[in-house]
Amino acid sequence: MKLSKKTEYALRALAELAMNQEEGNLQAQELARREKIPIKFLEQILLALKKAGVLQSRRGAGGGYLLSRPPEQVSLGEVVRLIEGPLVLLECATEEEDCCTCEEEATCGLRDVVIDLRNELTRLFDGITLANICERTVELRRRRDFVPRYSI
Amino acid sequence: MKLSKKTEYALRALAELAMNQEEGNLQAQELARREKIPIKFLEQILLALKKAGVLQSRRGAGGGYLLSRPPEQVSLGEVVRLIEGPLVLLECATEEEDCCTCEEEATCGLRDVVIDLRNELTRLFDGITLANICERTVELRRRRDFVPRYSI
DNA sequence: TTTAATTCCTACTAACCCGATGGGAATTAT
DNA sequence: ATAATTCCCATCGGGTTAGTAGGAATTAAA
Repeated sequence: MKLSKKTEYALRALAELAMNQEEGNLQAQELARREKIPIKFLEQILLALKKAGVLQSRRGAGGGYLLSRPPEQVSLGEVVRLIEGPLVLLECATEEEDCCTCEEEATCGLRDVVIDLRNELTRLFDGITLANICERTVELRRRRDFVPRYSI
Repeated sequence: MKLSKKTEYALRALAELAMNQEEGNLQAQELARREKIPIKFLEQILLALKKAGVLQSRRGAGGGYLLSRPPEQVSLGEVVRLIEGPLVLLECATEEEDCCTCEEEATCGLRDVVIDLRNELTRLFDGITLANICERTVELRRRRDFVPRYSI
């Protein structure tokens, strides 16, 4: 069930980019430093994200990466599917047709349940965007920085 | 995100046992045959399920396995956690304390979101039981067998 | 126009995990 | 006794993960 390091790094890098959109493009090196990700590994990931249309890049000196869409339009689900593959728990629930190993695939309750779960997972993961993650970060920082008067 | 074969086999075997409680105990061999699971692999799985208290077993000739609880009391979540480990997407969301690699773990929005997701997943997975899977199977079979009059 | 900085691309690799397989020992019914 | 069955442990091939490495292509700046 756990996400791969690759997906985690992708999400961290994207969150960092989303939090710093005003800076324009950020370089792989800078992203790697801030999020403590091995640089060469991160390069591969950013490249994949670019090819998938999530990022834009500028090559050469002073180059870097930036989101190709506003953070509200990049969902957790998109990123996870991109790297981990389809959001499905069992092979037999990928397509709606014969792929079950059970005697009577048409009457497999497990498959039926897992198809429902797939839909729930999709709803959950697609409902969370980079913008949401940023909001959370901002809110957490606000709470940390807030010192109630009476405690001074 | 996909469940391992081990978990899939566990769920299939448990579903089969749940569907056939009246038969008393079922043997590994029979379960393997019905669900097309490699027998020796299944043995390991059944043993793990037994040690976890999900199954009971009888050794020797005429032995076999049976659920140690009614199907309503065995959840998908329990089985998945048992084999796959905790239902968590990122390491940093396992415990509530410092395990994040980000600069300021206390203000990591991603971690915050993933903790919420963990709770949602737990709710989802623990809400589905072997009984539910059986119900689905029964319902699917009923629909298959139902032939409307006017179509004859 | 050279140089430095950066992305892009491909190949490789060590370690780990998954999905088994195999050989018995222990236990139980007949 | 014998046969059937669970229990237990060791092993293993192949695939995946998490990188590492090297350099080509591109761009900005000197």
